[in-house]
Amino acid sequence: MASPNALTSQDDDFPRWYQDVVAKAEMADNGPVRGTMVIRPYGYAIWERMQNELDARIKAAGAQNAYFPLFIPESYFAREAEHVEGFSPELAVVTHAGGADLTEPIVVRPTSETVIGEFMAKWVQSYRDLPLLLNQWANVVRWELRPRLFLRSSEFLWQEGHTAHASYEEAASYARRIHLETYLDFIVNVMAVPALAGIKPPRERFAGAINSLTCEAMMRDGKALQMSTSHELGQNFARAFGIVFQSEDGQSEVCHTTSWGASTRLVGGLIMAHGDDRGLVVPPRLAPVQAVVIAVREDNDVLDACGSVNAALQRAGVKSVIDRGRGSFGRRVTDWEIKGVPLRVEIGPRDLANQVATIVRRDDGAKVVVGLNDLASTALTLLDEQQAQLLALATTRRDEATTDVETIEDAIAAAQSGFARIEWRHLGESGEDQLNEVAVSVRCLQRPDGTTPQNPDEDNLIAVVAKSY
RNA sequence: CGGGCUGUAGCGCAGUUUGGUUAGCGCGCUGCGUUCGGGACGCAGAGGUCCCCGGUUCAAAUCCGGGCAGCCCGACCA
Repeated sequence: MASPNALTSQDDDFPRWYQDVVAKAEMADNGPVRGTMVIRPYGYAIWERMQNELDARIKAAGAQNAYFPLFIPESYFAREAEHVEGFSPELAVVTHAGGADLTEPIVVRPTSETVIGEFMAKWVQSYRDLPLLLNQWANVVRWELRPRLFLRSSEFLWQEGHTAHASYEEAASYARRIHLETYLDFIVNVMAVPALAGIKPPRERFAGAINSLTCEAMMRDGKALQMSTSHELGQNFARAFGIVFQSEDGQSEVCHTTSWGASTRLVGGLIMAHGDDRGLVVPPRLAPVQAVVIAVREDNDVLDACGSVNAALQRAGVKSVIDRGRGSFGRRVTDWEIKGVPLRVEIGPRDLANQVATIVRRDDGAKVVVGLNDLASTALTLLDEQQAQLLALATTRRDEATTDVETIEDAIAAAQSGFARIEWRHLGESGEDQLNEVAVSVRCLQRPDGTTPQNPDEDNLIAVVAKSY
């Protein structure tokens, strides 16, 4: 196969490669205000697929969608000490509106714990109102000095779930349920990314949380990316906002709340987890376009065959499109490859003469010649195989770039090109300081069997250590 | 906040040192034709507030003064 040089190669310059993919796959542009992002139709189609999959899982977990305002009174943030301290550097604040200075500044939401807390307090009266399970799809603003499209932008899109429960145990188990059944399931089984599920060490927790659960994925350059977070907020916000309920025996009790989110950063994770030197690679179950049908030569006969092949694929449930009338064959091939579409169906005069078509897989470039009658069923099989193959390959890459170590020095060395696993009790505050000094951090704590601990004080926990985005 | 750099077509840039006719190149874009099994080619076109304001001059993208915007590094923050 000829090697295209449409993109900078990953080995030459990984950040440049990332920018090239975002631009050439037509996913996003920089907005006019530094740090803002214009999400283009193809990038947004991928985000919509993520939304659909996540929304279905969120609803299956019993949460309902609602919407809370973009503008939040500044005084709300002051009510929870750690929260305000954690967020104040990145807040955008409106001080002037309607032609006049405002008496109280208004914060553009960086997250909605505070407003939602205020209304939960209003809505929750009795134990019969619990659990209260809410979610919203929204944009948030966190002012960023070093923006990167999808990974870190001053405005981004996400969902944020907020729940209130009667007991610590209920809240903790709901946060864990979202962590595993919504996020980890989506990331592994749809995105085909073998993320590690664990909890954050205390210093990496969300501002105001008592425990933060995280899914951490390895990118192809060996760095970690946090794909989702789920927080146990304890009674911190419930106390600050007066979320109290009357229990069955008539006592007044303070709720236990959770919050959890996943953002357009997932799109960045998708790019860096699977992408190769030919561009993006989108797993079939996530792909907004699963197959593209291309006429090698745009004769009427060939175009007719493309039309019926496309129709057959769609009837079989494959998200298929035809690309025609748009430049040379080679150009179209390259363009769809950069976009990461899982299957490319090529039909030319030679194929047509034999009543066959050529199917090319995006992941390994393998070509299969299939009879036109069998094409749809073969395509379905190839999509399934590719989904499994992507997860298997990413898992192998992750494991090969993960090293068990016993000293901090070895951890730092291993973190230059991947993940290091070290016993949590070997680190401590000073160990984390040493890591942080060289831009390495504890990404998550796991049990030895890879499951998610209840808290950082469990015995025998493993710290996964890496550089991160 | 400190230091450095940049602003010229949609994008990337040259031209500015040494002022001079119609501001140029690559990619992209439009039309026509030939092509088409891994980023095609030819011909013909469209597209400009040379960041802004002022000054010097017969003449300013180019020189002078002021302003604005952006980028990089550092600091700050996490």
